[in-house]
Amino acid sequence: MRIDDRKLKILQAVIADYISTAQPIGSRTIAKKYKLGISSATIRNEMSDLEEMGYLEQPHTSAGRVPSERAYRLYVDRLMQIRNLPRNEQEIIIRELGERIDEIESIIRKTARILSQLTRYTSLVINSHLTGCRLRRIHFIPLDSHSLVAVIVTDSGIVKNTIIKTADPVTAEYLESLTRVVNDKFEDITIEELNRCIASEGYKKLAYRYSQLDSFIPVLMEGLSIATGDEVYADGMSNLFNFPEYSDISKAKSLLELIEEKEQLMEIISRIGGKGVVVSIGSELDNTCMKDCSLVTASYRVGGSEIGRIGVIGPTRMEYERVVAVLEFISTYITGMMER
Amino acid sequence: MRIDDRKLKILQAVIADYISTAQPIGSRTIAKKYKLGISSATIRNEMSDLEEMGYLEQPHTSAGRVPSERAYRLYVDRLMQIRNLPRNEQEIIIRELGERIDEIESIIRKTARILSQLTRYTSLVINSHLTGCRLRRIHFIPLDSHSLVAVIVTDSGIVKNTIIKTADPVTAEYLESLTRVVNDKFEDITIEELNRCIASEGYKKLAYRYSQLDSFIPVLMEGLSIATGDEVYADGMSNLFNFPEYSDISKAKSLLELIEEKEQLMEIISRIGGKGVVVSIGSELDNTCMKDCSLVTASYRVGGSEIGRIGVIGPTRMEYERVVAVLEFISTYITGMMER
DNA sequence: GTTAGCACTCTTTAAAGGAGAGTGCTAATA
DNA sequence: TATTAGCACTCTCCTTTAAAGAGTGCTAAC
Repeated sequence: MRIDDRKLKILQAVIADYISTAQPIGSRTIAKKYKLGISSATIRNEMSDLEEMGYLEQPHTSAGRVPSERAYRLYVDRLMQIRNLPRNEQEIIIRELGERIDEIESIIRKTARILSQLTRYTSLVINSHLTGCRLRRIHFIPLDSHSLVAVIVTDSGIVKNTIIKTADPVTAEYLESLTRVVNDKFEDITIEELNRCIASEGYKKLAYRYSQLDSFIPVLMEGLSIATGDEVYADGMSNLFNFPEYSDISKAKSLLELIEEKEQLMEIISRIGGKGVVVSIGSELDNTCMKDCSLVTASYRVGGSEIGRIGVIGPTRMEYERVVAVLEFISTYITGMMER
Repeated sequence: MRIDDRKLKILQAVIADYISTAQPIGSRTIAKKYKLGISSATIRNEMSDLEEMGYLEQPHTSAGRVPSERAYRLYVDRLMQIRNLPRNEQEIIIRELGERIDEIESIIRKTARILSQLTRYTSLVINSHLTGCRLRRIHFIPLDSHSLVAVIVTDSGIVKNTIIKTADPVTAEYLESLTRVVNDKFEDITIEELNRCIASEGYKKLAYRYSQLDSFIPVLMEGLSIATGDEVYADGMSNLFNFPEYSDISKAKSLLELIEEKEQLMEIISRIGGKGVVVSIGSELDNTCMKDCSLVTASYRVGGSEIGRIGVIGPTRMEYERVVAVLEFISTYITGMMER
C-alpha cells in the first residue's frame, strides 16, 4: 500500500499531537482539532491502514493510537521542518557560553548545562578530547626532586596537564634533554597516533635509544594516555521526570544508571558516526534501557576533525524539530569557538 | 521525664529496625524480634512515653512508630557504635583510588564514584580547590602570538592551567618579565589571599607599577580566579531510587534538581563547618527539599588546611554507622594522598 | 510495675460497578 | 467507489464498597 498525501497529513497530526500530549489520540480528536475536511470515520479507516503499514500502534483495543518508531523515523527524515533557532534563544546560548575560550572542561560543562536548560531534556557531551588534534609541544615543569608536570599543548590551543613521577632526580639538564627528545620524537603527531604508539611496543625502542631516560618514557606515556582520554558529561538528569514516560520509577532508575555509568553510554554514542545532527530512535540505539528513548547528537570539530559529540536524550516522543535546531546551532557555535 | 536505660534500648531497636526496613514498627514486633525480656504491653507503654518525649512519631493512629529527627540525633550522638571500616572494603577503596596522585579532578571523580558505590547513597564531593594552598610558582607557556597558558603550581603539588589572551604580542622578553613580576609579587601567597587581592583594587596598583604589563594583569587575575574556583561533583544519583522514600516522583525530582543545581548545594555544604565527620539531619539542613534527608560529610585537608568535603546524601533513615565509617576512612585516605 | 485481653481505629488491598473513550463494522449516501 | 453516520462492543480508569490486617490504648488481673 502506498502512503498517500492524506495519510501523511493524518500521520503528521498524530505525531504532532502525541509529542505534545503523550496521550494516545483517536480519530474524533483529529477530525475536530486538525481541520482536514474529512470525517472521523474516514480518518478511522486511514488510521487502520496506517496501523497495518506499521506506522501506528494501539496500546490496547479501544484506545487511541500512538506513533511507532517507524513513524518517528519517517517524521524525522521527511515530515519535520528544519528550522533556525529563534534569535532570542541564540542570544541566550552566546551569552551563557561566552566568547572567551576557557579551559575546555569549562566549555563542556557549560554546554551541557545550557543544552539541558534549553531543551528540557537530559543533555550529554562526549569529548574525545584530543583525538585528532596534533601535538604542538610538550612542556615540562619541575615540581620537586622526583616529579614534574607535563603540559601538553595541541595545535588547536587545547591544553592539558598531567603529573609524572620520575625515577631519576629532576635536574635542569634532565628537563632539557627530556624536552628535546620528546618533542623531537612527537612533533606534529596526532594524539590518536600517540595513543596507538603507546599501546604498541614502539615506546620500548624509543626508551632504548635514549637510555638515560628509559625509566621515564613509560611513565610519561601512561600520563599522556590518561590526560588525553575521553570523557562524558551529563546534565539535566532531573529533566527526565518532566515526562510521564518515566513516572515508572524502575524505568527512570535504569536509564539514570545507564547515564551515570559512562562507559556504556560512551560505547553507544561512539557507535553513532556521521557529521552534523544524527537522530537515533528507540531500538536503533540497540540497548534495552534505551528502547523507549531517542538520542539526538551532533558532532563538533577542532581543526576539521571531529573531537566530540553533544546530544540530548529523551522519550521517543521527542520535540525533534526544536532539539535539532538547538543542537545544530550549539555544535556550530562551539566548533567556531574551538577553531579560534 | 528521664530517658532510662530500658527506653534507650527500645528506642535503639526501633531505629535499627526502621533503618533497615523503612516500615513503621509496632510493639509486638519489638517484643518478638529483640529479646528484651519484657512484654509487648510494657513496650507499648514505653513507646507511648517516648512519643510524648518527642523521640517517636506515629504516621497515623494504629500504625507502628517511626523515629523522629530528635531520635536520630540521639542515635548519632550517643547510641551508635563507631566502627572501623572492614578490611576488605578498605582494600576496595585503596585499589580504586590508586596510590598515584593524578590530576586532582580525577581523584575527585573517583572518590565520588567509590563513595556512592560503597554506601549505595548519592555521593558529593565539594572541592574548594586551592583555597588555603600556597602558590609556589606560576609558569607561562607561549601558545601563539597573543595567547599563553598560565600553569599554576601550589606547594601541595596541585597543578591548574588557564589560557590567557594578551593585548601585547607574546615575546621571549615579555614572558620572562611576566614570570619575574608575577612570581615576585605572588610568591608564597595563599590562593585565598590571591582571590581577595583580585577582588580588591590592589591589582590596579600592581598594574600601574609595571606599566608594560598593565593590560595583562587584570586578564591574568581573571584567569586565575576561574582556575581556582570551587567545584561540586555528585555521583550515584540513581541510588536515590533504592529507597521507598523517593518512590514519589515529585520528591525525587526536587531533590535531584537541588543536587544538579550546584550553587545551592554548595551553599548548604559550606554552612557545615567542623573537622572530621559531621552528620546533619533533616531540618538541621534548613532547606525544604532536604527536610527528609540527612547529609553526612567529612573534610579533607591539604597541608593542614581544609580544602574540601566529601559526603553522602540519603533519607534521614540512613545507615549512619556504616556511612560514618566509610567517610572517616576515605577522607583520611585522600588527605594522606594529597599531603604526599 | 508488668502483663493479658479486647474493643477500636485506620490503612491497605481486592472486588465490583459504572462512566468514558475509541474502535470496527454495517448500511446508507454522494 | 469513496465517504459518512450510527451503533454495538471492548477496554481502561475511577469510584465505591467490603474485608482483612496491624497496632494501639485502656482496663483489669497478676
